[in-house]
Amino acid sequence: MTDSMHPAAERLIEQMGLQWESEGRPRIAGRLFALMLLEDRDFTLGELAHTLQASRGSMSTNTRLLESQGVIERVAKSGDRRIYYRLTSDPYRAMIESHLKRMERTKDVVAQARKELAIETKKKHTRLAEIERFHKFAITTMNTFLTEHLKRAT
Amino acid sequence: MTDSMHPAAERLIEQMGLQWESEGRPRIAGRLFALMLLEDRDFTLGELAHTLQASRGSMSTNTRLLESQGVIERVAKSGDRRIYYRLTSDPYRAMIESHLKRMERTKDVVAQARKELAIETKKKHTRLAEIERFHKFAITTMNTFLTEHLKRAT
DNA sequence: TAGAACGTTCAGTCAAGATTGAACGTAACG
DNA sequence: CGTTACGTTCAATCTTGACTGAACGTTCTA
Repeated sequence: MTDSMHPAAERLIEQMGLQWESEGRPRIAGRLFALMLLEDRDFTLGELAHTLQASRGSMSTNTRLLESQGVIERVAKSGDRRIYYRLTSDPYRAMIESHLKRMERTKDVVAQARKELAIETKKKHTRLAEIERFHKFAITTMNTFLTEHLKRAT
Repeated sequence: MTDSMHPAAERLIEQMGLQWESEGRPRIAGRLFALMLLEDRDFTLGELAHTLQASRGSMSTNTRLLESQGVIERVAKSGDRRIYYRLTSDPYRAMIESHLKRMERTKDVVAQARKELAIETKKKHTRLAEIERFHKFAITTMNTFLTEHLKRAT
């Protein structure tokens, strides 16, 4: 960002950061994501830190976060000790999948409660069954979405 | 919670709170949601505060939040100054919709950048077009999901 | 009109977690 | 070895936003 960068690019990066933040994810991770989306190439950690004006420590943490979600990956290059980072071939898929996981977790919480409340009033039981049904349907839909998305990507 | 409540119900409420928190939403809002899901009836603000062991101030804030998202609604009863709160008929729909809004916002941010970067390298432009396409597809899918969900609900 | 019960607001407090930066361990290279 | 460039870790700091509780305005009742 210190170096000349198109104002629109900078804006995208900052806005993406804010967007991620508003969704409860680290701001820097969002900026990282936007940067790598724009510049479709490999970055070293130091380069990322310099470009985004943030500490190497933070870069280390956030690249690890994005890597653990399958959004970016590390690349080694022979004759170069540095680690390179780049977007995976389908970062969106990774993001949807982590969403799926959270939804499944919620579904499980509800399912557990429903099982334990089986002896309670029929009403409560039905209520919980409805939520479960909703979650199951949502999860199925997201899976279908992923499949379709993959088809389109080719 | 002070009063006798099934342990499984308490657990559901607390876990839902944690789940919401991990998704960047207020914990109390999640607990509120779970409580109203379990007890399918109308609550006054004081009752909610007492049951969840939280301040009335917090209840006021969080009921407003949930109301703004269409998850709960206020009900007036003649001969009773108090305001009652209850889940809307389809709280899930509301939650998906607020998700949709955020996604649309992200899409717009990208679209804006793409427009302004039109003169830049073809590569960047294409990259951004891809993300936009992904978002549009996701938004469409979610809309379809909502429609299907409504059908099933009847 | 006074008093009580209610919901809202807001200044203050607190906690979570993001970010920094220095210290550290490691690998490459002379 | 000694030095340099790198990524990681972790204690300290900073920021954000949730939450509280007291003060307030309003409505109802007597």
